[in-house]
Amino acid sequence: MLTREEELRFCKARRAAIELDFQNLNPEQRRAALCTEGPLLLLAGAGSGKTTVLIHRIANLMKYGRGSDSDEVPAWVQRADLDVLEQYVRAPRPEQKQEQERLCRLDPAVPWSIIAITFTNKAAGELKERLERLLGPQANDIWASTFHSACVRILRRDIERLGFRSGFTIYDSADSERVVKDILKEFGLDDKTFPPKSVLGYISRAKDAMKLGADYLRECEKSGDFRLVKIARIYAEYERRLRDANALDFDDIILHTVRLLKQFDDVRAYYQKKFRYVLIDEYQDTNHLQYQLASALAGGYENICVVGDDDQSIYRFRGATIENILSFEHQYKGARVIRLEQNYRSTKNILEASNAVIRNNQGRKGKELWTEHGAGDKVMCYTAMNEHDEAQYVAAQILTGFSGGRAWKDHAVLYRMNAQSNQLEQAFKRNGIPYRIIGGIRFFDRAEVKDMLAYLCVVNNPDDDLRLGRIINNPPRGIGATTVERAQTIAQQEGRSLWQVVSRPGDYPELQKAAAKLAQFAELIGALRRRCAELPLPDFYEELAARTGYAAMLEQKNTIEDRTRLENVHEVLSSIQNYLENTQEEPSLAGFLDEIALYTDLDSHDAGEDCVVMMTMHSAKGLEFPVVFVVGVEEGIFPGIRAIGEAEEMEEERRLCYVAMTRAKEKLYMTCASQRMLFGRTNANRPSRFLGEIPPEYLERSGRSLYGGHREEEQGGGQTPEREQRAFQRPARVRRTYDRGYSMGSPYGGSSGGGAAERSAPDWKSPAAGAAAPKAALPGFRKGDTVFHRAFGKGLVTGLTPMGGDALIEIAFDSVGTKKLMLKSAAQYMSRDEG
DNA sequence: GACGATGAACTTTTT
DNA sequence: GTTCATCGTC
Repeated sequence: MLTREEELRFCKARRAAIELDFQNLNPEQRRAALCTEGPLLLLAGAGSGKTTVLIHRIANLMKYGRGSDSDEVPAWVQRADLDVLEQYVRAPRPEQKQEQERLCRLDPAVPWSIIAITFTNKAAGELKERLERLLGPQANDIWASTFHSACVRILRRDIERLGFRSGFTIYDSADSERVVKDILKEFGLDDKTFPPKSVLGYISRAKDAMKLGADYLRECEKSGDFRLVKIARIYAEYERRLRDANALDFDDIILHTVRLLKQFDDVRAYYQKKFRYVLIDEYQDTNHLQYQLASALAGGYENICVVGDDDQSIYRFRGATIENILSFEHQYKGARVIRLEQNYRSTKNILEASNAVIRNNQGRKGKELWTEHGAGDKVMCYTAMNEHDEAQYVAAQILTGFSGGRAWKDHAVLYRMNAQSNQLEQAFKRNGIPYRIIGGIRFFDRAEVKDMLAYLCVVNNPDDDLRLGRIINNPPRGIGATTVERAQTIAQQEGRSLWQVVSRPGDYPELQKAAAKLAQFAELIGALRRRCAELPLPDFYEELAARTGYAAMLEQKNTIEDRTRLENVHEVLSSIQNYLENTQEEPSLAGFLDEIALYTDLDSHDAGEDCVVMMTMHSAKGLEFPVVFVVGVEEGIFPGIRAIGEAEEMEEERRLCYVAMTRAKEKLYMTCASQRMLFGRTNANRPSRFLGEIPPEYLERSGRSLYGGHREEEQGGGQTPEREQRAFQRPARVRRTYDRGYSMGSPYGGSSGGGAAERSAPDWKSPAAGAAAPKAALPGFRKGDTVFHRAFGKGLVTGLTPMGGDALIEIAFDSVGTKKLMLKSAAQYMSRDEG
């Protein structure tokens, strides 16, 4: 028996001994890895090594359990053990390692009691791989996966309780959109008044608030907004159709998992008992539903560790709420918070420039990254004449880098939207630079691939009306649109799935004409389903491609495009093989389809390939490159037009800017063009305000702007430091002035009297700086007014932002949704609606 | 049922 | 500017 004092000594020595295992971590990282019990918030800045921490934390859990974070001493510990351990801490000897581990272990966690959730498959894959490298094959039993795949796994087990069958299908966004379009058609609604995407947005938000169709309808009826009621009806019908098709969309996957956990005590108890440790990565990107999921899973032991960076929250648009991270300490009383602020990625100049930009945001947890790295090169800021010049500049810099000894893959080009990639692509082609675009059209989105997958989906789940409709006459087999429509109507009336009708055409006189063809088709699917059960997946796929006549159809046509298509059809086979090689579960068609459904293009990025990588800034999160180009850094593009005048959106754009900048390890270029053609329109955009937020001492400007010419180069270095000092030390003030400053048309927020800034970025579009109209002078409309617009009808003014002598008025119209209009031009069509 | 022509939309970002 | 979708015709 140890005395109390000896017990404390033992715990101290135990912790110290465990710490010796994690000498490669810095003190904060180590603290995080050793903090195993209770809620933990890990604020991990960009490049601070959070994945490393996550991995070591898991390693610690599995090796020592609670050992590093407990004052409990096992009953079997003797005085002699204490001596051994204390001696080990003073002077560790390798031959004592085993004994030390035995003494330090306290309830080591079994792999399957740990769940680590990330957002992308890529992140999950990387986590798994690094865990396996550190822990060996037992790492395979750790649940390291995305939210969606973890949920699918849970649902496959128990979804029957919610009235779905376990072989459910996953609908991607394109599928969802198709369903909504079909519903609009059936309801006789116009898809301009009810844009499917926007309707899906409402549905998604309703789901995020855990409202099912019926709940939402009731709520909308109460609101009296007839447009919302219609949307709610669409939602209800959407829900019904997916249920009939035994299908789940992306949101459903999470929603139903949460419902399952909430409604069924035994299910919840099972997982709460199973998952002793819950880790959530990128917590700043979780939405309300995911938050619910996390708390439900962690509800047993409350050993929840969330990792995130409020400054890198860039998915607000899809419901992510930064609140989750900001209020974590509030939710879990006694939560510990650890900040990782040392950056191991970037040079000082890059880091300071990024810090300066993000400092302009409010509502932050507050965090300043620092680095031991040297200053490095300044951030290069190039003003191009146009997008063509911009692309050429990027290409030229990459060529220089390449001849200077850098690999192609050391370079990444980041843009705000995919549409910007075109010019760059051409410039790369011209200059013989190998490149790869991440994002855009996915392999699995190609029509022929979707067709083949649709066949597989139907084999897996014939009630999948959507996919059945896609392939029933593809390749053509004489089942025309009229027949399909008739069958759909019958299905609707009888409350059956399309398949149930089509597979028994004899029962319905309306289908008589096509009965033979339908029967033949049904027999084909039936036969395929039987074969699927008999054959290994790859063999089955080949048989499917042959028996459906799909491959033959392409072979016959034999144009160049069709050859590529045929190749793609065959390429699906490699995906199947790839799945078979990598899956840890019993391989199955359903499993393969799950994986495809949750696959993104980002996952296909092969870091080994020596190519320049091009992608959106969003896709770049979590990645790093020695040289990064951020292109199109212009007002209206980045920040995007939708963010201008919207404080919250603007902060999100700024976070995106921060994410983009912090991808760079050694060299960061930011480019803008004084003129740019985008979507067939030429615009003169001012340089982004974000550029103005970078103190000049970190910048090196160059360019051949049509307007600024050479002056810019002088400006960069020649500016007096006072302004920067102010901007530096008093972020609050900077913020206030930039909001106002911007609306006055000053591109570089901050002192409107700072002449240098004004000169360096000419104000092409707006009236002279300082000409902002005072609010009172705005003609006649106020927030809250009901207005009548000649074209859009009745609406409610929901926002009014003064902007360079004019104002941006935001109106929620009853029939066409919310629109933003420039007041001066809109006013002539509008009147106040007094009735 | 296939093909061509014209028109319209679409430009965030992703599981 | 591009691509998709729809319509009309053969």
